[in-house]
Amino acid sequence: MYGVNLYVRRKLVKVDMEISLTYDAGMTTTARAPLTRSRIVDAAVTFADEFGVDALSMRKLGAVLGVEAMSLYNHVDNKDDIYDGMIDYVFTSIPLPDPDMNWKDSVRWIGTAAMERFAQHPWVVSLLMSRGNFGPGALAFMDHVLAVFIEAGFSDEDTHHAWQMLASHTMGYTFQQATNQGAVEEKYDSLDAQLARLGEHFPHVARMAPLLAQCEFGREYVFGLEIIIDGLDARLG
Amino acid sequence: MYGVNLYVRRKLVKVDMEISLTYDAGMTTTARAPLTRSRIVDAAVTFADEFGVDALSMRKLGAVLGVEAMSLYNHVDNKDDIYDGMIDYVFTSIPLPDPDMNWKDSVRWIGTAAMERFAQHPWVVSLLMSRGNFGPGALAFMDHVLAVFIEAGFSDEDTHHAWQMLASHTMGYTFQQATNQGAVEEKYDSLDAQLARLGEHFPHVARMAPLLAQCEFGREYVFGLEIIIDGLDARLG
DNA sequence: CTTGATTGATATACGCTGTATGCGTACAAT
DNA sequence: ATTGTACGCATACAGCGTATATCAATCAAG
Repeated sequence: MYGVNLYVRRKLVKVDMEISLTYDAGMTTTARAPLTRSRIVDAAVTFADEFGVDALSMRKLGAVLGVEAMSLYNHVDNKDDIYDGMIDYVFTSIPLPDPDMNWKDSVRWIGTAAMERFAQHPWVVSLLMSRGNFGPGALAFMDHVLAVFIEAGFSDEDTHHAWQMLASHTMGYTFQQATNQGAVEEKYDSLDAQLARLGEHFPHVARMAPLLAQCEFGREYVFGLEIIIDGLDARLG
Repeated sequence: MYGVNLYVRRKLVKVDMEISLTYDAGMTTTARAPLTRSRIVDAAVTFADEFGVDALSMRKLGAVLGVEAMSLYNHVDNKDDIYDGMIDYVFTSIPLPDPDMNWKDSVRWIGTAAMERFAQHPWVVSLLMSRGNFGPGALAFMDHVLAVFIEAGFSDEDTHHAWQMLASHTMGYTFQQATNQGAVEEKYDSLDAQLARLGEHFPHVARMAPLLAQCEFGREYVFGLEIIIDGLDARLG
């Protein structure tokens, strides 16, 4: 048993984990699985899912893998490299639509699938924001999306427009979803009191707050997606 | 003269600054301007504009203000509080349209004005992403935008949709603008070589890359904005 | 089978971070 | 004149990313 203290958002979370470092008496080989970049990235993803990406550190990640922090550097350039791997991990996990699907359905599929994955790993968006890096997984995803528009007959310029709109819409909604979760979770106790105080200075916000708090982001996302699809369709005809 | 070593993105930047701490011989009072939360936030904003938000630390910020790091805590809860202040600073600086303006022009105004401010302080979006906090400045901005839609005759639900779309679109484009700047700046030397290698695996990306690199984000943003406005207008009629 | 090279885990250390704590001084109120 | 409060400062601590050096295990070549 190996204890690690994780300070997560000012709350101490004690994590005890079993280390698989079992020196079978007399044996000279260690029984633990070999360290690889992919294993490191996987561990980082599940760690970030559980404790948030801010709580991720090389030492904690090493502890999770039953290894010292510096051992990670034999398989990974640095922490940013791990971040890049995490981003790529998520992009690679987005299921892509059947190539025969018409472009509108393809866009619907891709958008909602990406939204789902991003929602599952809320840290991707903020990671993307601060890193601004496109690894092979993200590039493959982007390539597929661009292909959909190009093969639908869009001009290069309009394909570009379409990509940017789709990307903005998807990332923006993912962000709002993440934000909203946090806001509701954090202030749920005194919500009524806060609403009252809010209404004094920001009446329109207060009026919208209940709608915002209970909104179903999947539906919201699709609403905007349809407007975008319609707008793009008008460019085709 | 007071020397501070700032490690900014692994490059040592030496900052020499005049400290106004002048003990006039015999006098007991210090001559420097009093520290306030607003002065701290202002300094943080200009620092982040120059060196990036990641390079911001309490000690450096103190040095800029001619003060020790811990002195800041007399006026600010913690570093997150400073971040919140920075976000609010930007939102407060967005110029709002004339209340008599029709809703479409108001949206155009607000959108482009916000885009401009965000582009001026590229760190806001990533800060918003990781903090997900709405301070008074952001709330006032939001209130004004919601008022535009409500007074234009949108239902509460559609107002909500409109806000979410506008916010997503704006933040998404700001992000892409920031990302693109970084990407171009970083890899400019070997761009052709990279493009060739790119084309092998990601033909569509390679085809779009020049368009993406030279794109004018202001125009791009407005293109999408018009689609959104049209889509929302259809809900009104 | 021995030897030399290579691989990868570890230990230590450095400079940096946010911030808790305690101290001292300056000014306002009594 | 005294006391309370505000605020700048110095010190200290735990944690961070990671450079460097060391050491054990694996494997190729003789």
